[in-house]
Amino acid sequence: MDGVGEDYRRRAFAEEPVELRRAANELATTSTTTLQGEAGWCDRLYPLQEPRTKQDVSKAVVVHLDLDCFYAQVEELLDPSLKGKPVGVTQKYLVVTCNYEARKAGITKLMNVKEAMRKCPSSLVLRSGEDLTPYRSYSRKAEALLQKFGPVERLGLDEFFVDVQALVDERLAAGEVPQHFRGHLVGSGTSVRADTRFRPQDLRSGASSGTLLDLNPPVGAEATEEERRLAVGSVIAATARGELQQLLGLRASAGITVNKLLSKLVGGLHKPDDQTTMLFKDADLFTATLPVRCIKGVGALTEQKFKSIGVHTCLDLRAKTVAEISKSVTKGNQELAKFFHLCSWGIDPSRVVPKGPPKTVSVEDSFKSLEGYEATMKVLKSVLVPDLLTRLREDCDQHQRRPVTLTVTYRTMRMREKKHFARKSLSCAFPRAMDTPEVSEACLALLRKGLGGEAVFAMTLLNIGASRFTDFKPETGSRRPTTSVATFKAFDVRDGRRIADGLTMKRRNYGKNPSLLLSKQQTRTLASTGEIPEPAESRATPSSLPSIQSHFRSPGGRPSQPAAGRRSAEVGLGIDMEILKEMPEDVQREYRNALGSRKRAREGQGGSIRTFFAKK
DNA sequence: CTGGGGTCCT
DNA sequence: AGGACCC
Repeated sequence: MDGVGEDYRRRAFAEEPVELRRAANELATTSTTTLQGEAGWCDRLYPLQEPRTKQDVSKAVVVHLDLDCFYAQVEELLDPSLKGKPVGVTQKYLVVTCNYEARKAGITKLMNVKEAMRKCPSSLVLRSGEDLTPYRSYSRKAEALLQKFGPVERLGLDEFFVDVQALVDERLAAGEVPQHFRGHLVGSGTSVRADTRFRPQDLRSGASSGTLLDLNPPVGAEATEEERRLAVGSVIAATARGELQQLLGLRASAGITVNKLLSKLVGGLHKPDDQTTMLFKDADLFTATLPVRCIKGVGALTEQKFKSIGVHTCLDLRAKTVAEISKSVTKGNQELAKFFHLCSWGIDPSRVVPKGPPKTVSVEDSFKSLEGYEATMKVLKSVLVPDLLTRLREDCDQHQRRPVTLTVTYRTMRMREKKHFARKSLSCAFPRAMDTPEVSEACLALLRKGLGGEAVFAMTLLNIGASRFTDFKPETGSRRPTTSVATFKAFDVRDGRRIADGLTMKRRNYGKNPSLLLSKQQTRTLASTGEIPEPAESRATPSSLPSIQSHFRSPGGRPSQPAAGRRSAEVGLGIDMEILKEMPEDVQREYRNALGSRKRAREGQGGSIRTFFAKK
């Protein structure tokens, strides 16, 4: 059993190196390269002169799935009238993602709202994506759907690795070898370029040399085992993408290779709504010209360190020894150095590891300026704490656990001046009574401690999180665990109204919640026939799509609304209007403006957000 | 005018 | 508790 908190790299090297070590020994004996000193086995494994073109662990077949411009797709599902229009999803001043119509106009991910509106002055429709609830919901459904193809590892809300090796073995044993690869196959000798404008990990298929990528190439009679395995993998990926589309209305791109690194990289070659396969023999040339930034775990800082020793591309990296990398780049972490070194040949020994339930649950909001304890407390009480408790209630229903630790993280204007990303965090025991007053008070106590005597301050960011979960013990005597009483107080609903002091709420059985899992009908049909049970249109409309919120009615009986409606009606994101009235003028204005612009945006007057920004 | 989340390591 | 990294 894999320890959840264990580092995948360490695990990979600790548990899976048998084949690699055998390969290392084999190569070490045949290599013409002189072995030097105490260099690790990795140094001998892939000498620059003799890059390996086969991987002994290549029985693996890994599919990487990436939901195309995910937030924008979900917005289109919530509001089908958006289809065909350029759509941008905003968080504060940023367009965090946009659909492909918007990209045609030159809008990119993480572009400033102002700039986006300049690029696309008339037709751009903006939607607020600050509330991640609908995205979480779709993401979980996608993950649930993918489970049947093999173990799934999620990366963020929109990316999944699926280990389909067992399924491939099954189909090969049954003699099911397709006549063609589905989608594209990276041709021999193809090199690619990284998208250096934004994320070097994002590759484009503007092949600068070598053969172009083939579409649906045949699987010959004399195909190698790897070709047959990956051909089956490409069929599985196509099926998975088809089901995401048909059952959830989500388009995805996929990469199919022998490991996570390569699958993710080739998956970006044909986007959106398409897939790419690559044989390991082509990984050598494929990775050679890529910037080291393409390797997972190499961020801005590590990239700079690599540059300082003259390493820009994977080819440069191959020429270094693990000892050098360990000394100059990874602060003596040899395992990590080895990992980077292997990756420079397209070899990634890490496995697909399902991550299990989240280890932290947190909510945050950022502000231009939130001054003083009073305003801070009101935001906590009316927005952040109720939101966190709502999330924790769902979490408890799904995982029968409660948090042990409460953490408050914040940033003030003063910290921002020094270092933009600087944050301060403090934790304490999570209050036993999981209600808004208790948790808010605990947050405030932490803030006072963190701020010391500082009486005048301006928050620019507030985050509260729950972590270190422990098994939740239902009250004894309850014969039906699914209706046992939770420690959540009933007045902790999003609108912050105190309904019934001390009254407790019944837990719901999330195992039957269709917003989190495929319906039984869907699962049955999928499992038995592999047929598509229902067209996406009948299922993915806002009215027929149950949101998580619809299962948490307010105890006062106010019916919850579909996601789209909820998000406009309760904006201010659950702010109680009476509490809002007590807030400082500028804070009131900020929330009212946000409320107004979102409401108008939901009503189809997307341009209204302009007035919000124009005023500021 | 740089989101709102997450993971893991030190 | 903070930092680097991921989306």
